[in-house]
Amino acid sequence: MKRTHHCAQLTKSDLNATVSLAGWVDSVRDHGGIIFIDLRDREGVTQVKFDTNLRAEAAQLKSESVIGITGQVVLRPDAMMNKGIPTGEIEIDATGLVVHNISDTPPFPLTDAGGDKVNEDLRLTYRYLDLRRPKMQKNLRVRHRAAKSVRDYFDSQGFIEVETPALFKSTPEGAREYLVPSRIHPGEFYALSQSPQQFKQILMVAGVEKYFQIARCFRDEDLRADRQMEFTQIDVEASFIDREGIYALFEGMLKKVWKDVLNHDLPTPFPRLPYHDAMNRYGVDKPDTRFGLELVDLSDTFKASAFKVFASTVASGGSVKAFNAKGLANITQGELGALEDIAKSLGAKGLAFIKVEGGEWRSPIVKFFSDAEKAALTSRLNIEEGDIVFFAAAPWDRACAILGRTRLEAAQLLVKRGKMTIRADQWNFLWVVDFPLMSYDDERKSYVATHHPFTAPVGEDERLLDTDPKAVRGQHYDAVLNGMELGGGSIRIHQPALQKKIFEEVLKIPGDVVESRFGYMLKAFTYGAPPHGGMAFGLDRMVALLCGTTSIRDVIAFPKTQKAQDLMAQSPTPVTAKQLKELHIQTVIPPQ
RNA sequence: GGGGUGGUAGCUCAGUUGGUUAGAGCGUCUGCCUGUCACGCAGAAGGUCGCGAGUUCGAGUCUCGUCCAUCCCGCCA
Repeated sequence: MKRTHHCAQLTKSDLNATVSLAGWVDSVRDHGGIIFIDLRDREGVTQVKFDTNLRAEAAQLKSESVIGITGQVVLRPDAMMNKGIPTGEIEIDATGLVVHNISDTPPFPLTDAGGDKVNEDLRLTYRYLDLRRPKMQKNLRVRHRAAKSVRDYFDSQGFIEVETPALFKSTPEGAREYLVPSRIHPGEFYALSQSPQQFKQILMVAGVEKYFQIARCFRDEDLRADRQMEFTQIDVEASFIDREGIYALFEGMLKKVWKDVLNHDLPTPFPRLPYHDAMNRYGVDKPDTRFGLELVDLSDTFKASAFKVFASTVASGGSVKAFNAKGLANITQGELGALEDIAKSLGAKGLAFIKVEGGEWRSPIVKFFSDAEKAALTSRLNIEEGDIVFFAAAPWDRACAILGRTRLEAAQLLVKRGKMTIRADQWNFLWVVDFPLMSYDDERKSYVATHHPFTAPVGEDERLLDTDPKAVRGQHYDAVLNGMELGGGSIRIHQPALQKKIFEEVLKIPGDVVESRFGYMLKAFTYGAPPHGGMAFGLDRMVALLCGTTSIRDVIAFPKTQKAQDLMAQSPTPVTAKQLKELHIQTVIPPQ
């Protein structure tokens, strides 16, 4: 019985045709003398009617059983048309039934609404059932279409896809890696590639000029809603390109993807925001600009304040910052406590605030403020009835971080109260630029690369490398959408001397270590490395946002849990002694 | 490594101040039903209250520990 149509296809125009359909039993409605079965395949649902000798057999079918049917397309009685689905005007009068498989009762409802409520661990244990849900089927297709759109785009721009090894060598400077023991070389290891970074730069030396790859990458760091141990990035590198060229290239890609997948016209170019401004105004380097609640710097206002906490912070070089969570004065004690806990976890001593209720400023600290200070606050923060203003006084970067998080939490509280809407389909792309090339790591007592050590300094800042490394801006850029970092990249260093200097003199990596880790790269650069730059762009995160979710697990067919386990296949597992012996591995299990 | 939330029937949840036989909706099973599309009606089965210990005359409820899931911090060059 060969399938002639899919289950979202047949309409009035097919009346009287004899057809065959195949799929899963979505529901059985048994009326005794007549049985209706909704037959579902990946395209949709068609109603099948059994009122003949097949009735008894159809009555045995259970939900999710797999069947094939043959029958005639007939019109439903007038009053029985279902306008809700494309096939709602017709039904199939079944004359043949093949039962391919009777299904056990599924452990959870396979509807969109029902399945969304189910504990995710159960969905992951039965991922093959979860993926049957229309919503998950749609997510898989969005991912496919987005990936195809990306490939078509880079192809049209003259880029070629080159595969690079997943088994690379260990580069412990970066993220923690997955190590793979070598059987042939006892005691030696490969590492799963965290990113094709070094290979793609080598490809530039190799004269490829325009490379891209939809590449699987692996990082052994703790998982999050937007981080999996293996993930997919759109990896791009081009020669003879500058930052403007990269911006235009990726704006073009995103424009095409949004058009192909959502039929939405993205406006370009995207706004650009220097890193320092992003921190100062939003308290993060990946601001969600769909709402305001911007941070204001009040260090000047309070530098001579009678309120010692603020004045002394400014005196010691720190900042006093604040933002107005407009309309949130009715925050509950519990919510306020939660905000304070978050602030404290980021190093705040507390979370000072001013509430305006009944025309009064209610606050534990307002008694310390002069009239001039109050007036400055009112005008700079536009304080009105019903508002609550949160303060942070700390070193600049910490004050930014504290209020940056508080701002996001306050926004959620305002959304919960219906006082603010944050639309999942509003697309606030932006480029965050002018990152510092390096930051000082107190633990390691040395500078570390903010992005990675291959990032080129901004030309005019290069002279500061020896005198004031942290003032040097990198030719680095992040693509941010709605508070999520979608990708990052840079123009790279292509002169071996500068690269060696960054490694050894600025980052203080010993020469022999540089030689063993990066020697091949420095050597390659001596044979005519073109100027080049690129970007690594998270496919999972992009697809998640296209699907209206922020969890990449929703757009990865078989994701791991936060404890890095596959609940369906049940990995990881112990291995046999023989396997370990072959790999020259001994395990030491810590006592429980 | 740290903090928050959750774990009660197959699923989603309720369970009061610690007190009789732990409930509801959906699903499942049985029966009836020829126009449903979340079919309907009648009935039934289904519980290691995550696990372990403690307090108590008595624990789903209180305490401690632990496991799992999830969100966040650290971490993610």
